Amino acid sequence: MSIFKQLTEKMKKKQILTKDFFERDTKTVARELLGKVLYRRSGNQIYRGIISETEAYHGTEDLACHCSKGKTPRTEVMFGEPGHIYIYLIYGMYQMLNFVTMKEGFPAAVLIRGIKDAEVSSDGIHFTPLNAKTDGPGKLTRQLQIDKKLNKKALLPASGLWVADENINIPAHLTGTSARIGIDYAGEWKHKPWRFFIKET
DNA sequence: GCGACGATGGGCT
DNA sequence: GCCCATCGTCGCA
Repeated sequence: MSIFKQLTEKMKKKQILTKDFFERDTKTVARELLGKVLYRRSGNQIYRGIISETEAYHGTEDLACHCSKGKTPRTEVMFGEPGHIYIYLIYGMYQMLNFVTMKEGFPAAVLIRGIKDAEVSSDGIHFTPLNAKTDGPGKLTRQLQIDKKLNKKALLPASGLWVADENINIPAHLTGTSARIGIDYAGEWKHKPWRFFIKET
């Protein structure tokens, strides 16, 4: 079976996450993304990794969220449709990957901070193994060749980036929360436990 | 093992 | 002109 037929089957079985998954509270989406499978197709390569660390950025009141500055050319995608991709450049060299959440008009997104290598699945698709560390937001985008060309696109196989639910259940006792990283400027918002991660075992 | 720091460019004041 | 949702390297223990 061709990879395109397989992906169509996955869409039918709702294994590929679409708008309704992302059109919910940002913290809920961030927590439930743990264990979901991130796919990246670049040329004839397909990368696959289990999402292991996320952060929620929610609304204009959240001083850590870029959208607290209002609607600008950079942030307008966060005001748009859930399930779309928000990518921006930080420190002049790192691309950060986010998924837009909440219904259209409410600005929010989940930052993907880490993915883990997954075993090659038995369904016949050839996956390019992750051969470098992907345990940081800048490292994973560099490894998966994710850049601003994907900004504002939908999370779909046709875009080259999508997320699948492969029934990998991460029990609550294997997850943790903490304050978000690198936002000391955000006043009281820096303390919100809006970072979610799978604990190392 | 760990803290300090420089690289590097777009967005916003 | 200043501020970053980071990372690799360096110096010192």
